Amino acid sequence: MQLKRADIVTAAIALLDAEGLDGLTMRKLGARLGVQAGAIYWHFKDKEALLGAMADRMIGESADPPLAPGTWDAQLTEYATRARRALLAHRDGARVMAGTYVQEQNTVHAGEMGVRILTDAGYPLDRAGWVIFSLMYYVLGYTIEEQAQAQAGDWEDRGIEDTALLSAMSDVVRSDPDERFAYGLGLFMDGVRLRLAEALS
Amino acid sequence: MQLKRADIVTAAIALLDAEGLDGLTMRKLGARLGVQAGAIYWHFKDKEALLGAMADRMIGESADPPLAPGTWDAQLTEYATRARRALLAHRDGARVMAGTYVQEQNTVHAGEMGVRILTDAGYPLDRAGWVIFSLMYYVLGYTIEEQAQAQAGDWEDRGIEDTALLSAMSDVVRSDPDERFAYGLGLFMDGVRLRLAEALS
DNA sequence: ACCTGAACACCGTTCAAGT
DNA sequence: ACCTGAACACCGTTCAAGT
Repeated sequence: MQLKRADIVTAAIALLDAEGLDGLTMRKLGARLGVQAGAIYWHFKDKEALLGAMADRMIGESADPPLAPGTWDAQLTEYATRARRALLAHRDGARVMAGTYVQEQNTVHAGEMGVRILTDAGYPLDRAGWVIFSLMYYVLGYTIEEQAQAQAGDWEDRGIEDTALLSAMSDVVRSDPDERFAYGLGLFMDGVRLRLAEALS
Repeated sequence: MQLKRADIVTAAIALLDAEGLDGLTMRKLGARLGVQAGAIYWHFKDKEALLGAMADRMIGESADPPLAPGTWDAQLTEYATRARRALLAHRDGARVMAGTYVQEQNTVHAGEMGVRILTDAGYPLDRAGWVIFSLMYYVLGYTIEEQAQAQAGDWEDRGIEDTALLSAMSDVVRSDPDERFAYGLGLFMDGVRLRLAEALS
């Protein structure tokens, strides 16, 4: 059977899950596909292009089922939550996404979908994109750290003077991830709500 | 003269600026310092530890002068803006920060400083850390993309159906970076403002 | 058109040995 | 304590040659 782009991406994500981003090498990927590493270069310009396709696949996996009808803020919350889940679904998923400037189908469509949630609610078209991008930055940053924490140590014992402030900082990463994600998302949503009310008045 | 950790970090950042993150290798760094690559491993456990120290140095560079007195929201805006500037100041600065789970002095102190801005204004201590982390995720995500855009192509000509939504997406990355950064930051600040008012009432 | 084999030009990291 | 020299075990990428 001949190698297809889609199969390479599937195998690459499986390899990512098994060995992490540092273990994702073209040689190991070739071995999984039963070809030489060089063969992959006939299908992808370079490793970065492959990583871009992997990121786009991950985003695509979170696209269906279509968002349930509802208020714009319920939809946007679900939208952001799905993006987080999509990145958490694969080892180092957030780092893969952050490391590549993705401009592929699923990613673009996901962006358009977000913009539509807002414009349907009456948000100005020329600012809806700004909101969606900002939201994605939050989601990306959050999940990068969430996945990094697994293999990181604690915040204490760093020879830094212990204060109420420091313990407030170290408590952050020990809090419930879902709850904390929702909290930051809520800050954001409040801002969107205010601007929407302004635009509609 | 003997090698000091601080000198290694300084040289590493200079090399980063000159060649980018992909060009930052232990051998080239050694050459800049006039030592073998292996010598660096006496001072840093591995490359990741060095990258962490580099990230911490960058954060440190944005710490002074102390924030001017003023309202909490003016201070927090300045705080976030400085963080962005700190990452933009060095090539691939945001990617360096994102790639390492930094828990060093300057970074911790910067975090504490952010928390203090909020708690001084009356924000609950156990939520101030959540706010500051969320803010940093936004800043990090924003600057990662900002620095990635330099070497990326356009959003058009990808064989995707051209719609008003798509052009809204592609307009985003063409907008004024400072203005768009401030806009997303503003969404966030509104949420903080609302919760602060709640806490004070 | 699609892949192999083999090479090129590198990497990060380790470690005996030197000073 | 701090660094050299040299090796180990890899990398991403290219490209003539095969089918």
